[in-house]
Amino acid sequence: MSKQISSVWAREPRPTRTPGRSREEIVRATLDLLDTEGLDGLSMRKLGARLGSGATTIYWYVENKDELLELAYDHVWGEIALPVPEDLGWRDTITTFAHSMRRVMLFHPWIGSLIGRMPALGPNALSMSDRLRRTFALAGFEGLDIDCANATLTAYVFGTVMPEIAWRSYLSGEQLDQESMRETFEKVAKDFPDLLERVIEVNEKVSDTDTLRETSFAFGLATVLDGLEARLRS
Amino acid sequence: MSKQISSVWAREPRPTRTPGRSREEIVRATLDLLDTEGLDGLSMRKLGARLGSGATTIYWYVENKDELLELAYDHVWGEIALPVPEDLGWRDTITTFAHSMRRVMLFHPWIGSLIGRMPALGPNALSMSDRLRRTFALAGFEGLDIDCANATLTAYVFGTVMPEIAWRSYLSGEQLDQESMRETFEKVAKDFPDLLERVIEVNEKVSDTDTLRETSFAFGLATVLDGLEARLRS
DNA sequence: ACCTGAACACCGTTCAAGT
DNA sequence: ACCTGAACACCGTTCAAGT
Repeated sequence: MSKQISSVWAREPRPTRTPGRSREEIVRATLDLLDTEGLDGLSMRKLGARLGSGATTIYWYVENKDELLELAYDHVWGEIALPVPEDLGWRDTITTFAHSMRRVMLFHPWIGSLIGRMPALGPNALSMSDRLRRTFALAGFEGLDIDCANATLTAYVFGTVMPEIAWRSYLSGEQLDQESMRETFEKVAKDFPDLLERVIEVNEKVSDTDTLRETSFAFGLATVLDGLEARLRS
Repeated sequence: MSKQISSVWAREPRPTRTPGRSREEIVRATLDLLDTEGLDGLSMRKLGARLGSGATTIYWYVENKDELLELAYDHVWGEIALPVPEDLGWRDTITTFAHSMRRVMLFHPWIGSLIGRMPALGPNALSMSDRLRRTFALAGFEGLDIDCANATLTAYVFGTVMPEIAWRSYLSGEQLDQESMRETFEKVAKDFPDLLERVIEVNEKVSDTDTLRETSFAFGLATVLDGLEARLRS
């Protein structure tokens, strides 16, 4: 009877007699709605409509909207590929993992609004954590350092992808031509000539922004991995 | 007449004749409300009430709620201390900066929900970027590497602090005793014994969680800095 | 130039009532 | 056991009207 953390993962789900709706069905519809219309596009009423039921039906399967988001959130972590570290070696395993994580996050941009809001306690998130820990243990980290290495890596990926998501959603809103973007940058950054020059250069001379972003991601990833190796040696 | 990015920073603000309200007053009230009641606690009506005016008055000073958030967002970046790199040397400058950034973010936890949602285009954010770039240039980075180094560092701080924010808000919700937290962890992580053991150990044997988190932050920061130095040498 | 209130089209959630 | 609709207390935003 003690008080629990309020999370879907801390409750027993309703004993499912498999009659009408199911949690999986609801989560699937939630993900659909999130992927197509974004976080603001998800409402209990719309979700109900998509399920061919009243909005309030959902409350039978889930305590509230936040629990629904927890479910969807964890589902995303399940999509990330994490190779078996024993085969590939830790550095390649982590590299593959990090790129996969980035790709999955960019595919579900609404995740960006959840990372700072709810801890990842679901089975997929934990299993990801578990395998990452195994990978770092295999690399030679011990005790708390395993968790620190883990935290550092995930932090890098989170922190890189989140602003990337923000930028993408911003730019995709209206269709912007080069001209008007340049205008905006010039107004906004007029006091920072170095910054302005770089931004304009990158935006106009670089044809493939996506590749640039991936290169930048790889740079940072290599940085983090080198740093981790340095910690292993000391 | 071309289309602009829709951002407060891309518009000319209304010519202020300094009569009634002012943008600064409104932003101050917004920050108050955000700091005390969080992102969900901010509504145009409440804000209006706090300003002693109708909710719709705010729309004279600001196009919409998102612009208000952009204003508040940028204000936070202005609170971060960034030492002059020429005095301290780049490594100490960045270390001081990173810790200050973390502290400021933890003080305004609602920032966690904005980083994945709107790019930082305000003057404070840009000035921060500008000084960080200067610091990394001083360290010896050149060309695009300056921006990559910058992005890597900021990513690490963002990515560390955001889950930290999520955890704090989660745990502070209800007052949880050790007992019930342990119960929750055991239920949630029953399939991951290693993880579970570590979490319980940290939560029960470590008296000062804050210090642990800072230690972990410092570990990752040193990792990133070592990695950056490795890139400088090659 | 600045402020207002009413109105519109939404929200999440509760709850008594239905089957 | 599952589902419903009405109702409550909110939202952001528009707009005609006021000073």
